[in-house]
Amino acid sequence: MEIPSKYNPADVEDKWYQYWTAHGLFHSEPDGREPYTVVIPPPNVTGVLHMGHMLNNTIQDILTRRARMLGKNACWVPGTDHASIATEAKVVAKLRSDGISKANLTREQFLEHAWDWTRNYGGVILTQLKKLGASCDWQRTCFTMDEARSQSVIMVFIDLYNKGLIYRGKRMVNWDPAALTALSDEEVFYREEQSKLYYLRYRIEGEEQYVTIATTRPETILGDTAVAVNPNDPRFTHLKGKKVIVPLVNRPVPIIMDDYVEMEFGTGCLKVTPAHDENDYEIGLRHNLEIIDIFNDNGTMNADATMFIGDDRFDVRKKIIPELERAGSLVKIEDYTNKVGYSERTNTVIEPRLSTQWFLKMTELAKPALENVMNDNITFYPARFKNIYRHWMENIRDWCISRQLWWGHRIPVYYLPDGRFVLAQTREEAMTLAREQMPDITDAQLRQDDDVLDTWFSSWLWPISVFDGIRFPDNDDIKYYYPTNDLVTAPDIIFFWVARMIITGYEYRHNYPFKNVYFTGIVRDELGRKMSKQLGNSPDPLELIAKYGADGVRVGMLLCSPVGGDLRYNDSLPQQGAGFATKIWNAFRLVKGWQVDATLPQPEHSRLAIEWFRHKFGAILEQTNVHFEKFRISDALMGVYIAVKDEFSGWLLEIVKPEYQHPIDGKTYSEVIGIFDSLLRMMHPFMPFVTEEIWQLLDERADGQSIMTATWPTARCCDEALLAQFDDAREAVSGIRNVRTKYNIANKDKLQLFVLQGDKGYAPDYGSIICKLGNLSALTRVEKEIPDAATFLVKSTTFFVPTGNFIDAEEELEKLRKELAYTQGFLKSVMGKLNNERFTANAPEAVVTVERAKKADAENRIRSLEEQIRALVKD
RNA sequence: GGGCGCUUAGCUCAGUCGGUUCAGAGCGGCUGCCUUACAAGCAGCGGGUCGGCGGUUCGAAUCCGUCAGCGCCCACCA
Repeated sequence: MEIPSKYNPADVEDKWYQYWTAHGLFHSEPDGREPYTVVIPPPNVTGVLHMGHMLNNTIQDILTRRARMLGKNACWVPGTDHASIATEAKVVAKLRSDGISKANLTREQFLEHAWDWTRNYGGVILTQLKKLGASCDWQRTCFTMDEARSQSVIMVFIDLYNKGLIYRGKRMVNWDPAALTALSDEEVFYREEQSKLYYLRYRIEGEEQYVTIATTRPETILGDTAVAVNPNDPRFTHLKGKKVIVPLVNRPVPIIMDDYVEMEFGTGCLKVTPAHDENDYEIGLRHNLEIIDIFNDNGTMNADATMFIGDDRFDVRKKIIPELERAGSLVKIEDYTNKVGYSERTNTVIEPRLSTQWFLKMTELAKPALENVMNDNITFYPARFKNIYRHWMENIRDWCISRQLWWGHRIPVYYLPDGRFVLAQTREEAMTLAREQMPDITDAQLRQDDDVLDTWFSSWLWPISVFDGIRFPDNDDIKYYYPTNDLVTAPDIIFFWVARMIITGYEYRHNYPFKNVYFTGIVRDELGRKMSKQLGNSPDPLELIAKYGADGVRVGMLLCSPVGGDLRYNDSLPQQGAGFATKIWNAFRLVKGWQVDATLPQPEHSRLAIEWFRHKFGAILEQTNVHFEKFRISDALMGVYIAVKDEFSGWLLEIVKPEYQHPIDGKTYSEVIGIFDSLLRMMHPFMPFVTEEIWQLLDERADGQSIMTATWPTARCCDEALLAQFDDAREAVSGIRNVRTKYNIANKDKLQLFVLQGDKGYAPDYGSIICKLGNLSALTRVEKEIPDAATFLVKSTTFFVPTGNFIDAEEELEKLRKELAYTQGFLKSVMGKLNNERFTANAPEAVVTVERAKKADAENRIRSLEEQIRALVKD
């Protein structure tokens, strides 16, 4: 078999991905095994893969692949989200670029375009995930707007309505004047801005007195229906019962007293515009104020404004100032910093607006969801997100679930001509129900609600709906796969998605939707900026995969991503990952290149090294398993990285490697192959492709066999003492190498080594290994020190390497004296503790014993150093 | 305004129960090697008063207080 000298990921990755899918290795069906379930956070159907997806899905794949190897029935369900508002915005933009206006289309025509778009671009992202190696069960791919998911959403809406949790009401909502839809509170983000605070005076009716108010939004005075002051404010008690005249429109409005007004802010007088501010609305309700809505839904002024009709709100803000000045109402303008709400989607300023929407009462629903996170029935990694979650859940507000869009699940409410309505799964059903109330109703008279549901109203069902557990609560899939095990997601959707899935989990399955939630960090660029399309600072994941291989990119992403911590990405990371793949490949080439001679006996050093490695591997594997349990995936990877790069390649292979063009004994060979196999299995979840390629070449494999379904290695308990002794041997080897470096002794020149054994620091058993790696001609134990030799120390054992004439006595002497001084100082500090009665009296016995041992060691060392110095000085 | 978190080597980060596995890892840097698997390599070496200051303790990166800087979440001061 010809093994390529270079590993080229592009040559093998697609091949194995096809192999895995062709043999159905990602597919899961319920069986007798323990299930392991992950549902993907469904990316937007029209999205493309970005670095955040790469990180997130790499972690999910690692967890899934490992679970599969642990013998669990692993099922990772993929899918996409219809992303109502985002997709609709994209389709609108696309139509506009084709010269088509949404306003000129019927709902049906528009949806036709949207579905076309979805069919054309939808799922691209799933193809991209395949490049990454994602072992999703593609047969189970779901879409939040496919038939089963849509029906589930409608059923849940009807159910919650019937439970009295969904209601329709006219409320102050966040209005997006660009998308022309209401938004939930979570879809609004606040940005600090430099703006102006305008001081305006209102004349008191029938007097030549004025009150001055302060506002950041002078254009809204056109909708003012009161001026409010604090009832406890002595400055304004005389105004009680009077009216003021709103400037420009000359409308008399009452002066009202309300606790809401802060006496310290501005002038202590507040203009009240109930239609365009949530607090003003509340005040309006308390005082039964008139509500004048002055805006059209796109943010322009309507007829009720009486002025600037048709102008945009921000233009009006500029235009109204000179008008106010002319009217003598402008007192002053101050610079002011405040926070302005923006639509997360369209990036336009949100307009608080009174409108009729559908809401979901959250308080009761949230209770079990809060409790079961706080008591760790659902465990958050890292735990600090519990606090954030708790705060939100404890202050949860009703959820505005209706959107004035077309792309989404249409609200299943059907209105009769008289305003009554029925809820139904289908139009036919609705007709039947409607006839019960109005026997002669015609189909044309029954009108379905025009609005669609918030996207998250479908994704909050995801862990249930992908197994069709809403429609068929007793089906085999949902019973087997639910609850799922781990959810891997970004913290920015903790409220949008995670919290709400937990709510539906308890509401519809009486159990949590997932046991663990792993929050990834945010991928940033080298400057610490969030990667974003606008900044153009995000590399194209597919280009990275093409350049470094999927394995390289996966490893690169993980090497620096602590749980919940942000990661700074740069190209050296996948480079390192790709380098690691190459390292593994080269180790494989070495092993596979050996000639095997079955008649050769196994050398002592090989036998010892393999025994040692088994223990080392066990220790690392155990540690890796612990890391996995704590979701410390980066640490788990680092363990594997060290195991392969340092322990296996750097030490084991160097020891067992036969001399050039010499054959290796059969026993060592087969044992090394076995070890390699274990290492590959341990690496596989991180680097699925290169491990599969090598695993297939390492031994004869039947068609359909895959490392994917091989078993995760098991750790034998390891002998700590043995590992410690081997470390001493390694230190001795390092000591010899140091001597070589220091005295410029070539590697091929054999050296002699003498050992003056102390009570620690030398394991005679490993002499054969020291000989091999140190390239020694002899290793001799002695009873006293060897003159004219370089020395080094491992614990209390001294090693001597005769170096002939290479020694520089002066330099050596200086070094010894330096060490002597250091050790004496150390001894002094130890003695300080031991002579301190409070220490010996209060510290635990074990600690005192340790200090005593330190003292003895230091004294020994000082004696030894003094002798060496004497010997040198004598010369 | 409230809450949470962070600050350890040039960079990214570990550091559990306060004490010999406490000052660590990877990357980078420096030096020397093209030593026959691998220069995507090997060998070796530096590098941090653990953000500042106090306190508790026989003993503090670790516990407490405080100050500074950074980040995140939430919140109706116009």
